[in-house]
Amino acid sequence: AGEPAEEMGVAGETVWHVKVMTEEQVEVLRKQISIYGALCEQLAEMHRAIAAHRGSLAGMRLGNPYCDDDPHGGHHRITARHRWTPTHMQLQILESIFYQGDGTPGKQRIEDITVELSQYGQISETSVYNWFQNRRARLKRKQQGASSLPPNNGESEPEAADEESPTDKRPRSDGPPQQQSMSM
Amino acid sequence: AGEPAEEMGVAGETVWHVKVMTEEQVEVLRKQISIYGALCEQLAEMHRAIAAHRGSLAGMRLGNPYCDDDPHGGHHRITARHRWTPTHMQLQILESIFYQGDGTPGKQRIEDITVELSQYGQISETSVYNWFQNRRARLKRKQQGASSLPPNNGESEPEAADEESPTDKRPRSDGPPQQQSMSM
DNA sequence: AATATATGAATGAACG
DNA sequence: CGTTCATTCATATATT
Repeated sequence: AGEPAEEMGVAGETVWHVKVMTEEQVEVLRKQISIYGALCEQLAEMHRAIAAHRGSLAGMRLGNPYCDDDPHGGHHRITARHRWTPTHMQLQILESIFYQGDGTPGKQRIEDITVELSQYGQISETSVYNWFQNRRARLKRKQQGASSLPPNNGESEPEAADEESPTDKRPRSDGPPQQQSMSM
Repeated sequence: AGEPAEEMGVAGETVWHVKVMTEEQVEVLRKQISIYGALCEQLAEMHRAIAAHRGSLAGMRLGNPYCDDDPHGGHHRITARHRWTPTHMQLQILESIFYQGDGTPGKQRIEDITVELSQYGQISETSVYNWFQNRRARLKRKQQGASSLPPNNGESEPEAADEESPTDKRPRSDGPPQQQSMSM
């Protein structure tokens, strides 16, 4: 209840963008994430083996969310529409492969990955292909944007929305500059 | 021991090339962590299952906070992120630009607009890009829906038929979303 | 407060 | 491959 709200320090100039990391730290994090990926994969495999053997158990809970063919893996409701939605596990594996630096996977690699991911939900080679394409494209775009335009977004004017349009198209109450603060 | 101790955390002349993470980068990391959070939850549940099985099985299962309590929102959400809200001035400028017929604002144009809008509040290129994308998409959707679908569409469930589109949406791919040949 | 709507953001899929 | 479209999700705002 008694939260100090925010660091509205001086004149609303909040320094929220100060996560400083060295390149090496970022790299280490990525590597660790990759390692976690492999570990989780192995653990999932182990779990599948165990789950297959525990059929004779008593009133154990059946239908685990990570071993059955739940295509949405607890992500959202049954969005089994037209668009493929990766399972958490599938996403994890894809990210791991992506971060391992193998770059653009060939057709054979795509097939391989598809087979592997099929254990965790419905998936097609096209989806895998699209995923890698999108991933690469968006990463590139992000890096480009970051390099060409540093994140020094116009913060110079803490408040500028003081006008009121006479012919306002859409009533939108313009509140104070709610700054985005991350709590990580 | 033989720790390299490369991080001379003491305040001083730290020589490492300081790299400031952008919001997006932080977000990527947080998403990864979020994914692993979910995986760890699942693994913990697995561990509980196995442990219970080994000890006193049969009905050991109790209110598991990991799998069964949440109907559909079982996804972890660290996304305490706030989203950008355009200022009145920003909105006006955006609408003006949109009405100027520049249907497709190129990447360069996006940067330009971003710089201009930065004078009226915090904004990023991504937000501008998203704004135009959404603007176009929703305008098109409104026009489409209004022309061929009168508002007597009293359908409580916005999803009942798997048809593509009554009108001409776009010659999208047909058939099941599986087994589709790709070209690479 | 609960629900409805508006809309920023994310992303799978398609186009050129 | 880079860009764009279409759909969905999450959240801010409005309404009751």
